[in-house]
Amino acid sequence: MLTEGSASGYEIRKLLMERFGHFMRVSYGSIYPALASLLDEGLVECQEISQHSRPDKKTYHLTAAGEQAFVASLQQSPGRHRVRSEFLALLCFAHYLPADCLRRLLDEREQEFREDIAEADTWLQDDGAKAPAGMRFAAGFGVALLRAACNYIEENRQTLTPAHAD
Amino acid sequence: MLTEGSASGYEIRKLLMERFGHFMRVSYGSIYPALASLLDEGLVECQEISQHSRPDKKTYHLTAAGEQAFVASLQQSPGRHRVRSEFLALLCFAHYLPADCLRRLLDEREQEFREDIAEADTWLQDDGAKAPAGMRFAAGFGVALLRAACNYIEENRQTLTPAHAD
DNA sequence: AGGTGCATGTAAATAGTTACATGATTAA
DNA sequence: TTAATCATGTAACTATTTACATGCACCT
Repeated sequence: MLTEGSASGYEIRKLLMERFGHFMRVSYGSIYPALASLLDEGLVECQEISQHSRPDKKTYHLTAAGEQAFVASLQQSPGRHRVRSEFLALLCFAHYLPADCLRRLLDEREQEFREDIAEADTWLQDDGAKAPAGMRFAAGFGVALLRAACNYIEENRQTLTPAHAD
Repeated sequence: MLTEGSASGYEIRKLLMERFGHFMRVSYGSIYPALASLLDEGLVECQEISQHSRPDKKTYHLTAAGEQAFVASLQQSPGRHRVRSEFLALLCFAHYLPADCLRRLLDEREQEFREDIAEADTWLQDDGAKAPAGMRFAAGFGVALLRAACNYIEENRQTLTPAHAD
């Protein structure tokens, strides 16, 4: 997050959840300790800003060494992509679930997917225009998968809840 | 895994990786301790089978209480579906990566996806025919997303590596 | 009056992996 | 002969979340 400018721990989380939320999540419990250790290693520097009636805001920015380390770590990363889905695990045992429970599960998931699509589409049209190509690619990738998921659910849900009463 | 019959820790992992591998992973380091605690709670029972020139094989099966607990936990699960992708994170910073590195990243991922598709398709045609509808649904869901991912990569890779030399 | 956003951080708990330890059998 | 498969398990480590602790400002 710091490659695009300086930010506080709080802002880092906000940015990360907004842009990368659908494929990457972090909590404050990992951000603050991470910033502290990056500071120790000299990969970031910190400016404290006093604020009226709030805790001091600590704005972090990358050092030259920090940016180098970041680029190096990018190249080393295996770039894994993994899905962890209790949703699909649950569906594997659909025959153990009552029909209404199953229907709710599918509806909730589809709705969530559609919300994520809407959010990503909004970003692509607004901020996305100025963002690097890679960011648009990643957002578009997410949207493509989410759409495929929604289509699949709509086209195949009758195989799970066949001939249900209206 | 035990809902379909008894199995050893080793077999449980094998089954799980084969059928659920694309959305759920486990290592022996979590299976064996889990089986031990399920045994303590009376949710599974165990039969030891002596084997020539191998460690004894311990075959576990669900008790009635175990099956009840399983069904109850299914209904309580929020059924989350989450993606964790270093691949997409990396692509967000594509402008920091040399072109060949980027191309390799995309190729590797696409190839992996295609292998997963082939594997799931094979399962759907062979064992899938006899499996419960939910299992087929989950496998089909995985395939649909993987296909969408491959299509997206093919259709959009030129936005990341434009006009590259052959 | 109550919820959300801003803002920092720690401690405990939970989850999960990796490496180790052991070793025979079987297929390429 | 090399690797994979079968087979169990523990210990150390890494990662990550959740809950706690604190508290003002702003909007409805």
